[in-house]
Amino acid sequence: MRVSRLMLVTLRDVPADAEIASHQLLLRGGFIRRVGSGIYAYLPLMWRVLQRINAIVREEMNAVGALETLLPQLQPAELWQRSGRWQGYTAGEGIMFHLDDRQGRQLGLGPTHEEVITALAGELLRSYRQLPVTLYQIQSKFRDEIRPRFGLMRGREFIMKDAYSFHADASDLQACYGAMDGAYRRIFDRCGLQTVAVEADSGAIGGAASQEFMVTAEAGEDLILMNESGSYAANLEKAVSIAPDAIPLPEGDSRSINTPGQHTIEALCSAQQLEPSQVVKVLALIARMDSGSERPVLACLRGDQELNEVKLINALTAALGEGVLDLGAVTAEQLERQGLQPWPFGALGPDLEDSRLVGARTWAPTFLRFADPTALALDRFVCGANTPDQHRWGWRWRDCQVPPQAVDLRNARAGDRCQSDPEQTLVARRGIEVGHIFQLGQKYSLAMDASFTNADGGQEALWMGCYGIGVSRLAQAAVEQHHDDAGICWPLAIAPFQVIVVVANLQDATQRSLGEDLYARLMDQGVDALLDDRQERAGVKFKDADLIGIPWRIVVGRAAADGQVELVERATRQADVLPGDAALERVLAAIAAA
RNA sequence: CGGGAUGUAGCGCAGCUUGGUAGCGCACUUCGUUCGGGACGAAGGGGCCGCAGGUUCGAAUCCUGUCAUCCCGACCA
Repeated sequence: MRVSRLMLVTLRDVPADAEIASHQLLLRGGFIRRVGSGIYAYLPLMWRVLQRINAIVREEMNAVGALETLLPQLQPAELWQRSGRWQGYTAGEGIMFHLDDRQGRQLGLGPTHEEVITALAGELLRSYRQLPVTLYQIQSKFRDEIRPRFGLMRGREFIMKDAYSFHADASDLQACYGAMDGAYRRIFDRCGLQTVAVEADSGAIGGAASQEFMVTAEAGEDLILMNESGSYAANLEKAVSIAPDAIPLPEGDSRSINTPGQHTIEALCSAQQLEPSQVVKVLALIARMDSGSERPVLACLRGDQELNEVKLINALTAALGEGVLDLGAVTAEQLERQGLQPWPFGALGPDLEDSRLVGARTWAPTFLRFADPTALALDRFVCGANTPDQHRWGWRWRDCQVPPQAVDLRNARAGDRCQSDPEQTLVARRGIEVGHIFQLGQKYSLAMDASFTNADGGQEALWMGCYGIGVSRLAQAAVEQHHDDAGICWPLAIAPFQVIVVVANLQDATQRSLGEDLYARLMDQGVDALLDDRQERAGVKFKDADLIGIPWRIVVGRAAADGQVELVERATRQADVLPGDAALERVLAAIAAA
């Protein structure tokens, strides 16, 4: 390809609406253009990158026996109603774009494809003899994100590879999950990405085990915790740890203490000369469940620890057998709306009485009470007295009339000891989630009534797994991980072109013909090569070549008179002057070795 | 949705306080000189000042509304 024909439009200035390096560089290099919030056009250079990633994904998916398909993006609401997700995905905070057709039928634009694929599998897979089957597709997904961000990192339309596997039993599902884990590691490795596989919350998608693949980068939206050896890594949502030891409360009789205006742990501790770990804090929350019921929740934590909302949501789901739509702190305004008297926020105790809820308009009349084990492990502690500006010093759990249920509710933190290997401490890293694999089990097949005849002749719901890769996000994550102050340094495997031949001075016939010759020979060898044949000064071409990140550059300049060229490796900036033939050989060898 | 910010040429910005009909750099076109790290000179082209109302003799500028985009939180590949 000749650069003069490439519609290459690079920008010198950084676009004002791009925050992170990868987003800026993709815009400046002429890879993408914003069309709307979270909506991007992939320009020819970008499309080449995406196609290369897709090719690697296809090879690895095919290698584990997955079959490529293409499912509709326009999906009837009826399918989503069958799985029970239509409401949650379209109402309120729901992320599914949806519309009515001319007949008034409701349709959704696919944010994911469990419904479609499970319905199909239910029709097509009739016998255990057909199993296992894995299907995958690469296509655009649509999600009405609450906040699109950072270019391709969180778009409302983005390219995803999604795969779904169907099995006759749980152990076969586990085997497939393991194979996908391997395939994913190979995919990211081949794309030149450094990733960490982390334990993840299975969240709204549901199911048993789940693992995320994170590209480690400062710009990442996720926080992950891992130990130094890498034997443990988890998303903050899921991470567990051994909390630091609490500092015991000094000897003394239990008593009430006046704590005027001391509504926060910090204020309380500094005024009363306490350590946060000597205090039990009680958070009052209200959970709105899938069924519409509103459940008041009391969550007790040691004063130095933070609530992990995902863990609490999971505890609620387990306790009530339904999903949580929304979870938030109880506010004074909400109490007023419920027709309740004010609560002594800042001085709540674990034994806050259910009578506080009597007469509530829409809330359930009793608290769901949970406490983190680190709080329950305290022998004597300080907590609110359920009276404004009053706390209790030296209180014990046995004093609590309504004991809470023990559930892990706290965020693990950097510096905590690792639970699986207490010798090691956890460190925090930021990550970009580029892949996620789930063992769904029978959640969707039961809901969608997708069953097969098992070896015993009985009907059984299909066992399912699902496996996603954010292809367009992965491409940008690669830039985030591979760039310098001059521009992008694409890993060879996913670079839009592998080599660029820069003719320094097009007026010079010798340079021009040597450049053309090298370019033609590269093309003959099947190398994706660019020839910068623009009537520009050499400096402009060098800047652009650096910016768009072509891994190898062959500069045909003054030394062309002696048949010499300069070979530059983009990532390392290492440059060598050598004869054209030798440069060609080196590049071909490097490409072959990769 | 809550909080913050910004909308002026393809990109980056100034002008707004104190109203008088729009400017700078880059990019683009033409000519000349230059030609290995975003050249120089000369001459050009390009703007419903986000949109709609209002105030005023007169609005990019003041007022009201509205829309869009970006950043911080809940969502996720």
